Amino acid sequence: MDALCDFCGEQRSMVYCRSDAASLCLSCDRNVHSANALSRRHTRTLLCDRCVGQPAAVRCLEENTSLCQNCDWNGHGAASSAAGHKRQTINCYSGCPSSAELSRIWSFSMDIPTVAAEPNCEEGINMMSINDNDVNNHCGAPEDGRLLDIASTVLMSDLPTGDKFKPLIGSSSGDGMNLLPLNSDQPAEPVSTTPKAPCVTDKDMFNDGSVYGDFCVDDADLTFENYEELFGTSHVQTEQLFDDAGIDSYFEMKDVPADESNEQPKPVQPECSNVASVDSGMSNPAARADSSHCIPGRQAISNISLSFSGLTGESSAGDFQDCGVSSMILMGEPPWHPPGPESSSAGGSRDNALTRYKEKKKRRKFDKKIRYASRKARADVRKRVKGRFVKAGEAYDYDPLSQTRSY
DNA sequence: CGGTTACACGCAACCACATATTTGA
DNA sequence: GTTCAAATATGTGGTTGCGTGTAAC
Repeated sequence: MDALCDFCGEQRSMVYCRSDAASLCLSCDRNVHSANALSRRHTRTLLCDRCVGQPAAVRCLEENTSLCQNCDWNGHGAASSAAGHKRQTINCYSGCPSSAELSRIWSFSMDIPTVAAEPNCEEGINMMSINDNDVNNHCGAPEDGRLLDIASTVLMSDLPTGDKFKPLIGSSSGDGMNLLPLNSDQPAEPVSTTPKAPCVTDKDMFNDGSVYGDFCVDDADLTFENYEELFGTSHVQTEQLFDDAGIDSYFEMKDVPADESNEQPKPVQPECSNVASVDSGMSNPAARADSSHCIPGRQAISNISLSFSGLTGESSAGDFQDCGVSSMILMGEPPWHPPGPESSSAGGSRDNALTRYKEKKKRRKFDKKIRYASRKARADVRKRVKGRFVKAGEAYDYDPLSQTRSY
């Protein structure tokens, strides 16, 4: 039951583009979405193997099929014998990844044909970002998703019975997640808002010592409107934890009370300090297993979460590239990182910390939060003269597109 | 050692206009 | 209290020019 590509009508369609509402083969996907910066932001995902008409949301590891939510619910409902199947969520991608990159993203998919790289799409996977806060989409992700988020997958199985939404909501209720209201006097325990926090709903996963037991929240629920709903406070507070604390907050880490330091993760190993590696490691089971050593439960995720303090719920694909999340997440070693061996070396430590502080402050300042993606899109294409917008019908003496980049 | 110059860098201002928000009927 | 239209405010990005800091002389 293969559907043909909506564009060329010849090749078997493999991916679904929500923005275009089209099923495309990889070749056409690449061609179409390398046309310009806007189309490059379209988020795509695998096509449902069952209905071949909807974007796949999960990959059933048992059946080796990609399924949209409807087919997933129908096929893995409580009444179904397949209810216990383990599935991975399938995330979206944007940009123009090569076939090799796609293979890496969808390591489970064996039939990714080779697609010639487009010369005008050199961003490739680096350009890729996760988008779409749509509840029905499993693509919610921290801004500047990049490869780490695209590749991240989450195991889930043994879905709760009855309520269709539970599979998506995850175990946000019950023992899966402990949501604590953010108290202003609890600066040391920032509330995690990690949109892509691993979500484990399987008891077996807990029994296996899964690292995510303490934390489970569905990405789709973590728009920042929900943040405030959930936590009863503005994320601004979280921002202020750092902005107001100033540089001193970076230097007084060693004064952590003993009991608190017990909860701190041990000096984070290199691969763990970089959240990107942790998350990207989720793309394969082995790495996922390894990651259990890296994320000591909620604590590590808290480290991640703080990076999202500057996000808005309305952020979209393009925004991900601009926001500060990436820099902090991908750079690893957050400011609250417990002092490691290198930071304890007296002389350079303060200088290093000062340098890091300045860099982070600079990043915070310049990392712009895009509140309205539509306005951004419009500004991107609006004609300018010397950087200034000009009236739509107004004549101007040179074409900004030919002299400066317009986006 | 203080003054001058050159350079690099950060940052605010500017523009048009679609859209969000507020206000008044 | 609700609805709707009008008025007002907001946000978006590239370029420019000014202010500031630093190094060289």
